[in-house]
Amino acid sequence: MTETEALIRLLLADDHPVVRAGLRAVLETEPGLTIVAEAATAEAAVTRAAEGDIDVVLMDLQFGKGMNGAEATAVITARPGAPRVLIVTTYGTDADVVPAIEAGATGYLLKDAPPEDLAAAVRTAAAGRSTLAPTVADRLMNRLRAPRAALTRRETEVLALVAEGLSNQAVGRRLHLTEGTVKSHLAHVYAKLGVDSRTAAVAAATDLGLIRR
Amino acid sequence: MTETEALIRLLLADDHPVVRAGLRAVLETEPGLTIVAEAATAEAAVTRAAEGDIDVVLMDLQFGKGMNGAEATAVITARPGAPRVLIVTTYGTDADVVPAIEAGATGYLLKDAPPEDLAAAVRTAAAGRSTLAPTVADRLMNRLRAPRAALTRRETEVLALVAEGLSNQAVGRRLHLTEGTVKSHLAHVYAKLGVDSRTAAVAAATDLGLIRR
DNA sequence: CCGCGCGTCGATCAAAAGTTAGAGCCCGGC
DNA sequence: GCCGGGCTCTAACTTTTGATCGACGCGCGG
Repeated sequence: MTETEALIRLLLADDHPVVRAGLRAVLETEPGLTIVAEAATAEAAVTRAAEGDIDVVLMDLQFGKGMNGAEATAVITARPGAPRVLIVTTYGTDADVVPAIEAGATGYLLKDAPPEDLAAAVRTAAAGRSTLAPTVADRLMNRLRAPRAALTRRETEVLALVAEGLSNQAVGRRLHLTEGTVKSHLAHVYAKLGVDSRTAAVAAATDLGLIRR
Repeated sequence: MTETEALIRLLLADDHPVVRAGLRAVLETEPGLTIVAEAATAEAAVTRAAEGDIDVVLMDLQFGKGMNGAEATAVITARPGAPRVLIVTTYGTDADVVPAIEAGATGYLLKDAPPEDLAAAVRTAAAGRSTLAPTVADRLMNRLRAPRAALTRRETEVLALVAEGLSNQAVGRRLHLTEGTVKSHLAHVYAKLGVDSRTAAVAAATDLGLIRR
């Protein structure tokens, strides 16, 4: 009772009941941690986190419906005195990690982390320091070494349609562009990605997380 | 004590500690169910399931390393007096469901299922009857209605390389074929998938789970 | 034994994609 | 107010891809 160390109060945000139960089982036996609430949607997590009695939010990135975890993280961390947000998700792909961290997440763990790592990460997050799963850290390092071949909005739009199998002409119709313009955008994409065909561009962009699926 | 209903003995096979803890938390409070073992790898699940004291195996499909859940299911269900295998996984894509069922799984649930559905599915599986998550069932129905455009081994090989962005010539070199033969295979693929370009074929085949990533 | 699916190869022709080299417009930052 | 980046468009040219043939050997099952 004379401890200066306060209890770390947690909010679990995940749409899977099983995962929430698992996190609860793993974390509530830890000394110094207490789970004060659960949320099954990102929206619920946002409103609950605003009540001010939470120190760390464990946030999934994928929710079945509505807002995603990164968006929720951005909203939560925007207000003063906000809790720390620790991302706990299944996959650590390039495309997921960066937006989450930009949104203000304090750490990023994969769900296959052993329980002790999880608890340690929660304590680290509560103290305001960062934790990154090793595989995620690797990915980030690679990202920094080989700086993102940023595509412009238009280039991404064009490439996304190409990835669905549309021809240049079809892409042009869809975006109200001439076939020539589509070719022009694609030529820039090829140069940026270091490839020389649409299919190779789709493969490269998918690997880099620049487009989905 | 005069109950004729026996206890249903469970084995949890999942490489995520959190998920195992969650399943345990959800299921061990259920009357008539008891969890006798956990396995963090598919191999471990196979050996543990062979010991004969298990009624139902809850099996994940993706394991970080080694054998996957479908292969493990095939091995487990191959022996006489084998336990039932209930697939409990995150995603229910076309590509996952069919192999798992062919491997002898009794049911297929998604991890976002509510706890009561999970327990019900375990009891159903123990009784030897099947359970399919609604979204999974939908997929299977679609599959049956639009019968799989099965690609031959060679066609799949060619298409996989095309998906990585290789040209026909490059594919030919890689597989020791002439460019003409590659074109011939691709022409067949296009006909089967109902498309008319390599990029569209890659998109369609990815959707159907005929090729990876 | 014969047919059929598969895998292989070839050739031609037409269409799509990719290359190159421009040029004009709009907007935001210096 | 000028400059540059992003976006749009044009045009001619080359390469790749796809369509459509036809052909051969091989293995497997009726």
